[in-house]
Amino acid sequence: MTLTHDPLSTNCRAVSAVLARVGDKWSVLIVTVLGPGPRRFNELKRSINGISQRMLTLSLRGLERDGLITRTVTPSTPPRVDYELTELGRSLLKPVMALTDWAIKNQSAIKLAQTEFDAASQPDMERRPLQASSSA
Amino acid sequence: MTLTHDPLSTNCRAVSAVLARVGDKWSVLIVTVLGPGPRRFNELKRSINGISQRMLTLSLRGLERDGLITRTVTPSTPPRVDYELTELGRSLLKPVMALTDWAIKNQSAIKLAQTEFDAASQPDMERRPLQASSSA
DNA sequence: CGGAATCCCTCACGATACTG
DNA sequence: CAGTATCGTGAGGGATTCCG
Repeated sequence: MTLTHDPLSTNCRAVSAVLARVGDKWSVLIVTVLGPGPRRFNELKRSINGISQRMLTLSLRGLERDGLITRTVTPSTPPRVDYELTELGRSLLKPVMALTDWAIKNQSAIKLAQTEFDAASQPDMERRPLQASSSA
Repeated sequence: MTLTHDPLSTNCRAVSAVLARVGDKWSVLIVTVLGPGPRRFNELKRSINGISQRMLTLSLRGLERDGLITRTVTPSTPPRVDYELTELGRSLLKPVMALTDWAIKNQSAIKLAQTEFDAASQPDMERRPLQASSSA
């Protein structure tokens, strides 16, 4: 194992690549949507609020390239393209869910920490208008 | 639970924020380095090959803001600043390790899928110089 | 329907220099 | 030692248009 913390290390680069994909804004969302079963392009687009056509295409390509999903074309009119998780993709779902569970469980603690941090960083907010202003 | 796949949903935004932090190039690396115990600023900088001073500072600030690490200043000369995982930070380590384990286990499968995908995308590479060239 | 191609903008990040 | 400040680059990503 021996994570070397050296980004140039082979293991570390592989891990970083996976973490980058997980941290990608849309990929995990797509994978979770595909969890229950295959979906068509526009089904995905409608399911995921706010994604652009471009980013959906690019994200799907990346996931396909990594072997996490398959792309099946049915040459009908209109054409039909289905995306589906591979076994590898489904296996990724488990550790990802562990992480999302952690996120949901601890989101309030994080929010609180952020609020406290921001309050401490902005002591100006604490600046009460003290008596000087209305001295007249 | 009910992940809505709607980025505007409260749960989904919290999850995305955590995934973004995990997917961040340096944060997870920093957290794993801090796993065994507290470290000073330049210890971290030397431990993590390739990180710039700026990014280390920014990443540490972000982690501190999220309540994942603490920053302790010892006002000596020269000044000394120690960073240490909080309980929350340590608890994050477990699901993250699950993900990194998955990454290490499946890195070869991913590499293979990528190679095949790239080969299929570039049929030009298969272009053998066929007999025409050396017809003479 | 399911893309590919183009334009354009922002902002994340690295490099460098300065400070307490 | 442990930062902050400033600048310059370029990759990420949205909007739009065209195609089979």
